[in-house]
Amino acid sequence: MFLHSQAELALGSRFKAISESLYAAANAAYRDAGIDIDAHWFPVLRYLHVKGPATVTEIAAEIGQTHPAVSQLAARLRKAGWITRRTDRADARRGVLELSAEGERKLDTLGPVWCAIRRGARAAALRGQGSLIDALGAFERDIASGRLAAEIAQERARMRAATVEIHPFRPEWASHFDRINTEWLERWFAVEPVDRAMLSDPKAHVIDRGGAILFAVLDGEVIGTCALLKESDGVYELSKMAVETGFRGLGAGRKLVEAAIAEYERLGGTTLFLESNRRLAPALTLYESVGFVHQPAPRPGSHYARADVYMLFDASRKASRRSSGASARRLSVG
Amino acid sequence: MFLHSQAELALGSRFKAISESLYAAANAAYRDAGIDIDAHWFPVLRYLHVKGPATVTEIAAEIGQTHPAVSQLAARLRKAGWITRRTDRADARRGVLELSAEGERKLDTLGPVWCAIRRGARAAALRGQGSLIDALGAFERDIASGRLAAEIAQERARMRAATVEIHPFRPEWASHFDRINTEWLERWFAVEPVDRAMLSDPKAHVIDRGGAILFAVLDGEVIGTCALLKESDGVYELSKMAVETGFRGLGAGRKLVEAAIAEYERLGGTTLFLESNRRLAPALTLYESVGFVHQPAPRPGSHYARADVYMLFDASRKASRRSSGASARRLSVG
DNA sequence: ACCGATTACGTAAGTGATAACGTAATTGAG
DNA sequence: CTCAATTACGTTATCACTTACGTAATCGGT
Repeated sequence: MFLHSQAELALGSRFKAISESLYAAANAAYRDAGIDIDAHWFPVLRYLHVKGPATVTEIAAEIGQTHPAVSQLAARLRKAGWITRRTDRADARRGVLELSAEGERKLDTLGPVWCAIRRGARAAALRGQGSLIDALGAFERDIASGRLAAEIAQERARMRAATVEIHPFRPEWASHFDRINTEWLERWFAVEPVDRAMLSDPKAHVIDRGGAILFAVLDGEVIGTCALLKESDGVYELSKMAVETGFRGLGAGRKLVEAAIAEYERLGGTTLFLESNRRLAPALTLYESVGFVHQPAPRPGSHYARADVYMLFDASRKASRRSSGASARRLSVG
Repeated sequence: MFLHSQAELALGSRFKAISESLYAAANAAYRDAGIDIDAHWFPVLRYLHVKGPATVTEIAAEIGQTHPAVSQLAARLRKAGWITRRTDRADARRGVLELSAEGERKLDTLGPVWCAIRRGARAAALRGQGSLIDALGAFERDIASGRLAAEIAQERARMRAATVEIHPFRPEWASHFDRINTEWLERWFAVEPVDRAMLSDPKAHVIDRGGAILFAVLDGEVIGTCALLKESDGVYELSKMAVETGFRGLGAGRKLVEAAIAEYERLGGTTLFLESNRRLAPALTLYESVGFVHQPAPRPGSHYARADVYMLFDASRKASRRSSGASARRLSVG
């Protein structure tokens, strides 16, 4: 093609063409997954999904576009039922955009699709080594030949066939422990100093003190975490139970809690408690279903400012049914 | 920025943003050069400039866009006076787009600007090494920090300050000899077997047979070539005189021919001739001005099918004025 | 408490592209 | 020679954004 002979001079056109190919590849994956979503919506929806309700200008700044672009996109998303808009009580100029329940529910299950797209793109991007120009050429060839699309489809199939596995702590997963927990803490509350310490050095703060950390893994991808903290001899705390946004509904939360209880029993614990918050309703429902019982809050000597729920594990109420699979009810972090 | 934390997932958006930054950087360089041209026009204009008149669909295919895009762009370029359109005599469906004389003239001097953009972009692109993702990050940083724009501006200044120098043959420049000559041969005539042989191995076909090749160089960039072929003892042929599209008006053509004549005299030549074509009027004017005299064509035993002009050098008519500088009249290939 | 500056964000108009469609000219199989 | 298929390319509608501008709400200095 003539353009390629112009090398760096036509870079603008080449980048634009690649951009459009990538949108098309992502759209193909969404279509394949049966979700009516456009790749252009991703930045806004993903932002609302990860960060929670936000204003137009805030989103615009974070995704690097102008506010009219977000404003117009928001109008379309509102019409399509993905988001709602309410006016900020404190500042009537600001409109707060929020995912609709329906929208939230859909995005909660999109994780595997996003993961497939990310892996496909990463594979193609890694193939081209060297300078940007060389890497770009290889990337373009992968797109043109359909290799990128094929790889994304293949990853989709892998993710769909995979089941959630629970694995014990590995040092190389420490960053995932931090990332996944920081995500929901920042969204729902704030990262408190006691959180920061544990998340930045989980081995020292959990493992080395006689506790355990469990990871939920889907096809090699860490999608959830749960910590069992040793409070004193025989007394353990269930903490840092989190499933990554986008990977809900796969039963990861239940598997994590059940594995944590099993570990607690293996360690010969006598008391297992947890602290949480009323706003995390799906998580509370999960805790109740596996045998946790509500206690008057706050727990004496609670670690967390955000805790307004205190539960104790009662082994006799432990659900006897086996660990749930694909039919598990939707879960949330806690 | 939130988008960057999404890595490969938001690649589409990132490529688009880079594309727009590159267009903006190129436009800044054009504005700086005082030329009213938009970077989006580049692929079409450059194609017409290098390849000559072409149809809408031909251009669309070569620059990787749809024909309506080219059609609409052509309408705008026509309105702005850059191009004209005439209907193909052989096929009335086809509209042949052609640069206007005014447009051609402007593009003929844009080489240094393009060169500056290319060098700036190349420098930024080379800085980011490793996988495409890493290289992309470095490239984005260069764009955001203004380093790319600064580099282009700096290269512009260098190119503007530079003067054309004539250098003898270097093996590493053989590809330029091929590229620059192939460009005009393909545009005006066709590459004949005798051309192909000489262009693909200039050392064997020119240097080793007692001839010479000269290069016009502007700030390290090869922008023109000229060959002096040894026909027999004392008899030499001036050939392959070409200046790259975009670098006209810098006096490179005149400097090349004058240097070739000097080399011919240094070698003690007794006869210097050349073959050319009537369509290459600017080149013929140049040849006349340095002392070449028209002879009846074709020359007995001519190498080329395209030759309909045959000239002999007459040392007594050699222009006495010194090698022209910036004030030189516009030249063309021949 | 006031008023100019700033901020939030919607609307309008324009741009650069695309997909979809229509029409006229040309090609080629029978 | 005829007619269906193909080709060239213009037109229309649409999209995803931009710049420019307007309006209302809020902030902040006096």
